[in-house]
Amino acid sequence: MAQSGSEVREHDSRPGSSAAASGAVTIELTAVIVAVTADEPRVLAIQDGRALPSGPFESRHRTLQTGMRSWVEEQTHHPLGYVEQLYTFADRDRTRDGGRTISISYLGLTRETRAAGSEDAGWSNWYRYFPWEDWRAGPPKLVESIILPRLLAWAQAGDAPERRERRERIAVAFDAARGWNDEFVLQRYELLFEAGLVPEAGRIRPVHDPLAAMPMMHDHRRILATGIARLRAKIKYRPVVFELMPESFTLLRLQRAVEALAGQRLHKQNFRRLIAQQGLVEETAEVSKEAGGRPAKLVRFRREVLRERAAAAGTKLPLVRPA
Amino acid sequence: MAQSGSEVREHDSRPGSSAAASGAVTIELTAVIVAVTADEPRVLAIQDGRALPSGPFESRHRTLQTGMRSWVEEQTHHPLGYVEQLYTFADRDRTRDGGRTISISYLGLTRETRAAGSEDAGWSNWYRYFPWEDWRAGPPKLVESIILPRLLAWAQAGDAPERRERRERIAVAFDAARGWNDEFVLQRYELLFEAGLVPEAGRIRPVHDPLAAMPMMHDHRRILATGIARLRAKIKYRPVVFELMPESFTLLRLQRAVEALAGQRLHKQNFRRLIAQQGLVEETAEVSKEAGGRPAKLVRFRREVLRERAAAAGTKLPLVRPA
DNA sequence: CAAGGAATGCTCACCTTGAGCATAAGAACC
DNA sequence: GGTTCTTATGCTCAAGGTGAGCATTCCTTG
Repeated sequence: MAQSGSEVREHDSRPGSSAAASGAVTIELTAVIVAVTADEPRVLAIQDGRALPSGPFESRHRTLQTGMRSWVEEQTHHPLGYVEQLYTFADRDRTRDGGRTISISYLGLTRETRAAGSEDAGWSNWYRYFPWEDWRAGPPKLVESIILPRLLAWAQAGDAPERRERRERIAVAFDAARGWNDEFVLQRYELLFEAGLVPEAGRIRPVHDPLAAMPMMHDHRRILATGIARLRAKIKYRPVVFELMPESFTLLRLQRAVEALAGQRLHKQNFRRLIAQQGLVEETAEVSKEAGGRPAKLVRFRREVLRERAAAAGTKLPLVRPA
Repeated sequence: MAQSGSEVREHDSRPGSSAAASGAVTIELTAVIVAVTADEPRVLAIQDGRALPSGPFESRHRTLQTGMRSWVEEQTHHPLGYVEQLYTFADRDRTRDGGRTISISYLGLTRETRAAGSEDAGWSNWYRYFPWEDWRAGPPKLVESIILPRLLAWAQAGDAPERRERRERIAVAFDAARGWNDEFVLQRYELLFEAGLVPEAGRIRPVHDPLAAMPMMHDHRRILATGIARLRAKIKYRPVVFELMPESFTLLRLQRAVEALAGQRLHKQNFRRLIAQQGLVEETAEVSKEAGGRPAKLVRFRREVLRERAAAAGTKLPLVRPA
């Protein structure tokens, strides 16, 4: 049957949801807007952090992307830069006027500005929503002490083959012994959802959330998980972090930004070597002395690489050379 | 402004299209179904190859994916296996009942069966639609003799900065000297579209197509290009080719299948080494003698790798080891 | 039996990566 | 003014991965 790679489970099949009503379809545009501030990954949210900026796709919108941009700017007064489409899904839990809602989600990268955020729009650390995703200070105790026991208990229910399958999924997603894969954000959230460990699943009340994580309305936390996963994958092969950095910065700041997104610590010297050999940055004349210690050179992103590397890109396939 | 990475240009902004009417939105599900037969990449199409299987998302469909599956099976009588979502876009050229059409596209991988294709459904070599994408027998003459001259002529129009930008895009997409990137399928098609070199752009009639390539209805060729690009990218880091192979096969068949998709020749010994060291296949007891020459061992895909490699995956980031 | 057409084995140079050791340069502390 | 702390930077080295070929082995066909 449906196997969506090992990447993304079918987004619109959810256990325990009511049958969809027939009727018109509403298109909803939802945005995951990311910034990195003070070495922390931040996401733009509204309603006290309980929802992502979103709104219906309307006839006044020229394109999907402009529609999404206009909603974000309307709701948060924050300008956007880099944007890419994330995923589209039908949420069976959400119906509107007797019809269905289809969500088209976008990922946007920007820099946090203090300016004019409307009253209920604000930035929050994305690890508030996904505390188990932050491994920068080592394995979160949460995983070992709460998540794994609860998930394994959940896996017990059901018949033998189902148990085996659940245990396998749990191990892949959460077992540190098998290696933590920073990109499996969505799979982890889905497991917790299926196991009823997040309030969104409707089986526990927010105040009793055993994970002490912040939930979101509708399926917004799932969308956010998708965005984080995409971004974590992308920083590995595209120079997108720079969209999140100020004009000039030190290599340590850059490293901290990547670490914030990846949720993992990086090897300093090797990180620098990587940046250097790819020619991603160039020095400015200045140095930074904000942190105690030897002053660091301030560098800036070499925008030319966007062109240079356009064609390059590693192939991974053993091609034959034209000679 | 909008920079969708260097990956995908904003799909729904097209020059020369009429303003969208206001009204209801129609959701269209479109499928790019791929198989490899006789070492050629094939795509499932209807209407004599002029359209991809597609149909509206209706209330009877439980999910987007099941809706897409049901349309494909209805229109082609072909069962599907692996499926993943491709991209969603609003085609401003297509309006319906005064409303707008949003296309949600899917990529599916399967094996070609002779069985019960309905009359107008059939498989065709995807290089009929994109002859310039097949570099297996070396650089297609088409590129050097027709595409580049025409594109460069098109680039001449416009002011200096625009000319520079167009030339840059042309070089990245088509200039063999800068290295052919097999994944830029969409960028190449978009360039040809913007330059008015494909019938879909509405500036030439199919019979005068200078590229002698087969066009498709609506924006289906664009969707197909997106699918090819995605698949070419994916075979490099996920064992998805096996979805296209029969139960058992020889390593050469496997290589030919990858070559068919990538549109490039591979180095035989190194390809085998790659497959071997990743433990992707296991031997069967039999050998194949179809081709003259030393009989090749028949191998089969080791499904276990889907689990084993789930967590693995190269990181690309210089992590620090937990020690 | 010779020639042709794969299938396989193996080599080798070069690059990339993972892990550290060693220094250099300021700031803060005494 | 020296000592200690904190970063920033340079460099090394081993292990593993990649690009290109050369050399053999096996069957089929003429």
